Amino acid sequence: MAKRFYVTTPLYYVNDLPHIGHTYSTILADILARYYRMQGYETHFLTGTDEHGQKVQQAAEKAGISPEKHCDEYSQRFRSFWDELRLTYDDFIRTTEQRHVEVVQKILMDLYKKGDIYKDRYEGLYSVAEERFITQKEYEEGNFREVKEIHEENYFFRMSAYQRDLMTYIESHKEFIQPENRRNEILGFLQQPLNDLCISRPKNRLSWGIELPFDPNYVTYVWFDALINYISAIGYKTNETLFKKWWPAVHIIGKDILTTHCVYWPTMLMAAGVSLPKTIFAHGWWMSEGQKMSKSLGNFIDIQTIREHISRTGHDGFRYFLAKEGPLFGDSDFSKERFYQTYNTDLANDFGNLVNRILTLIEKYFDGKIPTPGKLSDTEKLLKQEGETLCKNAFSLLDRFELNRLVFELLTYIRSINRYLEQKAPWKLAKTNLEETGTILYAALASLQLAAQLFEPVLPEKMHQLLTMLHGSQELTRTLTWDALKPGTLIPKTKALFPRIDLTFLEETSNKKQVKPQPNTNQQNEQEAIKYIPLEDFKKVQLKTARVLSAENVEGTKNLLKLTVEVGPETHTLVAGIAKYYNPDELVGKTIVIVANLQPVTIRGIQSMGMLLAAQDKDTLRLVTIDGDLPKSGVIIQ
RNA sequence: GGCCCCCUAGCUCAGUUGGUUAGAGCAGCGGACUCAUAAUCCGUUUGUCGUAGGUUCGAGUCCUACGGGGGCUACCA
Repeated sequence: MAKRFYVTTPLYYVNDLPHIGHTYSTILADILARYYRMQGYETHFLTGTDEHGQKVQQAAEKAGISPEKHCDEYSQRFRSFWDELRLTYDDFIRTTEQRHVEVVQKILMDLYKKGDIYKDRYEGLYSVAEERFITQKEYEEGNFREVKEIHEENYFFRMSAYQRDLMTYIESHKEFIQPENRRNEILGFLQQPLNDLCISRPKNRLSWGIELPFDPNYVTYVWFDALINYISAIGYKTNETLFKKWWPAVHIIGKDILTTHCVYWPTMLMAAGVSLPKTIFAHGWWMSEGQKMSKSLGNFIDIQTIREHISRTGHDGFRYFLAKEGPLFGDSDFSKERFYQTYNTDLANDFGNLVNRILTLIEKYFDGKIPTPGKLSDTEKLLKQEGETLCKNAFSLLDRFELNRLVFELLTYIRSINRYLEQKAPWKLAKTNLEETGTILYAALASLQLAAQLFEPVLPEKMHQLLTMLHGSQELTRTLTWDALKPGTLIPKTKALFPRIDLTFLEETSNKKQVKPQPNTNQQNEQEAIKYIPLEDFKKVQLKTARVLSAENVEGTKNLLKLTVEVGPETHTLVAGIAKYYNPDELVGKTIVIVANLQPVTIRGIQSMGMLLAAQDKDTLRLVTIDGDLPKSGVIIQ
């Protein structure tokens, strides 16, 4: 069977500004692709942009241009940045391309005919200000204005029908969702019954999308658009040979889009009768200077910041740090200090200096020509063996996505070579025994070139440069063997491979920063601020008395009661999680205290128009009532 | 509320199915060396392995409770 590797990045939303998160996913895919190519795999590396939706439509309108033009421009920002970073993607797909639209529509039609897509009434929270539906959670976070419930007809994908099969699949395929903690998360998520997925929007609200092939009044909404790129790009339904060649994929994603990729996408594929991806690997996030990245904190790592780092360390220096410290299994921190320090210690001191010292010795004692090795002693054999073991282990580490471990092992090998030189001290030996000196330098150089080959996917530019040098600028053949170098080859003299960086500029910038409050003290300030709130904040909360008119259990729940309360002239419905502590009957007639101006929420399909106050301590809960009687309800509490 | 993960040297982390004196890298300190990008090499840290119990001949490694941090999820409002 042919060895093939198909790797994808997420499709980046055109309206986003590319930052270190996008860059990490893409560089990670690039490194993997390069390693697999090196192993002789035929490799296909896909990335691209997701271009439909409300935000794009709005942004284009605002700019007074067509959405097409807007997308062209913004998509290019991603593409040209990947080119600037010299990433080796094989294909860049845009969801507005005909090749994609065609496939999306075919799949929609297939599933519609099959009965997996049906029309139903949709109820949801809609933010008029944002012009989009929001989730319950987003609503609770309270960042959206003019929220109202909307009822409209929409199309749904029968996702629930595939829940059981998906669970079985995940349980029997350990490599399907990685790392394991993400897999557990999804299995946990699937413990709850799955809802069907709303996949359409009426055109009168959203026109910038792919039209449903069976109803021209609607377009499809994110899932059936963006996710399908992974198969539309390789010819699903249009070029079956190509599709069979590449599918199934390894999807590299960030943890923020875990559910869509591990639940929505696989069920969609199941419905379409397509085998599931080989692996979905969800990496973590980059923190910045110990904090979550945010524009207001000023620690956001955007394109400009990345360029600035690269201008000092080169592309490879940047890639090295991402590979070594990247958030594969958890989150990682990108601190400037650590970044430059790692560059200096690992690349400049250990690696770059090693190259330099070997080449200087060869130049000095062998006129710059690779010496011919004599008989290898045990020390050389050991060094050789260490390199060969590394070759063997490298790829199995990659199969488990342990890139940072691999980088560490490679660096360990570089250190071994340094230690070897120290032990043998060829600069001393050269005065008495030139032949053995030659053997030593050859051994050091042989080990170095092997390490360079294994490092090449992470450090493509510098390693190419180094290997070319070691081959006397002849055409490179990478054999991944220890004794790949030809004795007698003249090595051209060059500048330092990884020049050491003077770190004084870091002190300057950090001194400036200390003037501003540090993030930590910021947090403390916030905490102190919470201890006391201004009166005006409290006045925003409208507390009122309310008389319970009726109460009943919410069907199918253990903890919820639906209360109808009289608040002055009005009657409100509330849902409260107090069924464990109160029977419905004992509540009727009681006067309680409610927060009357809380944003309504829908719980179990019932709209709750307020929150009642209660005191809870462990297993006891008592309602807040008032002392004595008031003639009426709905009294404002001051 | 439920579920999951984490808490090991100043920092970042390894520690396989429980087994002799708990490790690596970085930083710090001391030394060696001079081929080298003030580099490299060697040596160096008396760590209550979050806390308290328990199982065991024996626990960082298993169990329970608690504390702290993170994540997912819900019928918290």
